[in-house]
Amino acid sequence: MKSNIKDVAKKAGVSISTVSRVVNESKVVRQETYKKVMKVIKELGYKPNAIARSLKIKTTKTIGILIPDISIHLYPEIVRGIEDIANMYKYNIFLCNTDLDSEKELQYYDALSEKQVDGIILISSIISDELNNKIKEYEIPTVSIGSDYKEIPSVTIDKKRASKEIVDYLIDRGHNRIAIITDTKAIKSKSLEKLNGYKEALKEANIEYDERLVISGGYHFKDGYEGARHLLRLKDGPSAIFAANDEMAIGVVRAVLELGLNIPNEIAVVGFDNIDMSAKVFPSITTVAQPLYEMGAIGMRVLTKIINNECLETTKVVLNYSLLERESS
Amino acid sequence: MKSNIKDVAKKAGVSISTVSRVVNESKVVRQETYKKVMKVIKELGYKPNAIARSLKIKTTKTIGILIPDISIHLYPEIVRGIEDIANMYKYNIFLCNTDLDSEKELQYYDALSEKQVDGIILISSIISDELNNKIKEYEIPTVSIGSDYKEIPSVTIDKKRASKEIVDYLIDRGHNRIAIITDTKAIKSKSLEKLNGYKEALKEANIEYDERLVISGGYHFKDGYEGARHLLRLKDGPSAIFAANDEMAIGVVRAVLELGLNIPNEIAVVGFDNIDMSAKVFPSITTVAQPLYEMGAIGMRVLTKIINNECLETTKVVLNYSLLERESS
DNA sequence: CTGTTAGCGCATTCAA
DNA sequence: TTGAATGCGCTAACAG
Repeated sequence: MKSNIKDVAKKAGVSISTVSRVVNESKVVRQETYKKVMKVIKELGYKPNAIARSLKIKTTKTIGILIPDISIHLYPEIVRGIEDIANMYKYNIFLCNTDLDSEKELQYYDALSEKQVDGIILISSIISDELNNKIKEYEIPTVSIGSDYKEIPSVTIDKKRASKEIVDYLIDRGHNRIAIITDTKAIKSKSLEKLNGYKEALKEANIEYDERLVISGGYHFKDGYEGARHLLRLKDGPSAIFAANDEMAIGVVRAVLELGLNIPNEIAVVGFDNIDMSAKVFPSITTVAQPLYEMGAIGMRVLTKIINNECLETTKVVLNYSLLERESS
Repeated sequence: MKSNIKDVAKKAGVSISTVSRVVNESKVVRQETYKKVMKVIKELGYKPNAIARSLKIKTTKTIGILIPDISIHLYPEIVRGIEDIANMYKYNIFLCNTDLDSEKELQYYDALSEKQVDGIILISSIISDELNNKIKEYEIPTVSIGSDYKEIPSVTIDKKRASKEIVDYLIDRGHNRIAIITDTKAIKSKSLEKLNGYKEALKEANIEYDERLVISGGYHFKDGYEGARHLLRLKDGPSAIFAANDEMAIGVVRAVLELGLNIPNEIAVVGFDNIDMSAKVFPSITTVAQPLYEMGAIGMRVLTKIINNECLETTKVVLNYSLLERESS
């Protein structure tokens, strides 16, 4: 049977406060008593009840993380970064998949709040106004990773600049028919930033913006695959294709190879994100590396600081990305 | 400020028991009082404190999951399956990465126990004797996914049979120099099962077992890549390579393509697991599909049954796999 | 250095 | 149908 602090106290012939002191490594306990109590703890296999403890001290050493879908590449690495730091600080993490459904986001936010988490990390969340209100109202320390919204602390990269840079790179390599596959209908999403970076690069290079080279897809492999097939059927099609993420880029590669074209000689392909597979496939994908693990780790660090009321230099961390030139371009 | 049950009671002019009854949808409350209390709850934005509740009712609606590393392909899908079912039953999940380090496994198991989780799911755990003892001692409902150990309830697939089948398939296609890349040093791990399936298939087909065609790697891309490079340098090398997982298979593919060989004509490649990328890369990988999502979902279902003391037909669920023939063979 | 006591916020038994 | 009282297991004054 599970024993509690009382059982230990009785068996050790001390009060429960002494047991509590021993468990919490209070320095005031006499060596002798400490040992005596410890012995009983071992014998009984006593484990303190964290729930009871939390109720008393009003902190749970638990944080929640809201993520669109853990089975989408890119997120697991961020989560791993979070978890490593969380573990270091003795936090456990609740994982919640929202499928980018605001209803679910709100629901989970409530559930986490009821479970008294010490903090919450939002990953690539849409952050509806309603959610933002909750965040303010509940006063649970919250940080957003990968997307930015009003005064919520965040860690991101400058996607627009990164996109411009990778398009610049293609232009430098002599391409002037450059297609982009991204989600142009996104409202306040990152994909719009990518499209803007693309446009800016063309403008600066005096390349005419051609709507036929802009494919509005989703985010998945098949969007890249189908987008590329469409582009490759065009009369004066592109010589380079920029897919807004690596999974789509891999779809593009497949489409190109199926048509028997050579990469990068006939068609260059670049992606975004640097998911692990982008280095492993053949040809490997030139891409913008987001420091995924670091984004998670830093996000968690920021969160601990907020939780502990430490002051931070900035609540808006913008990390560096890097351009990885590989076989596909 | 966060309000509690007392605040609500006072403002509504009722006792805390009545508020509690309202919150827990007890049928005995008069309509009128119910509405009155509800109104105050809304006004105050009252959210019940799940920690206090848990302390009282001794269940937390929380489960823990121990996983080697969420950033390894294959695991996120299992986790997603777990989470969907967990969510359905109103459970939240603690995610813990163990890196297959038994020390960490034990640590996390303790932490989860202290946090009073209602159940624990082990994914591809080694399950040391020590851990097994803890599992027995703590009496926390526990199920293992992807690996099997003594009397612990589990959901798995028959890896040995699956391996035999995929090797049979290669033999049927006329291959008789078949290499395998797997972790032969594994003690009680799944890789040994795979090796055994491989051996059995050869034996049945009267193909001599050639140690030079057995590469002991780890589990990662580079193990597949390097293993294949080694194999392809052999005088009488293989005409087909069986990699014990898809990530390694993708490494094999890269090595083969780099050497300018044709897949599947000169070298056939098969993998194991059916991670999503195995269908997306070019050429796509022939593989054994483990029903990852289902394994998670079913594992969670089994767990809820154990938690609720419902009887289950069997504590050892063995799921079907399927052979997916694709471009690499 | 140690023990007594008072809650933390809630569910629940027992009376009313 | 409702309320008063008790205790879940623990921490933290406070007193000794």
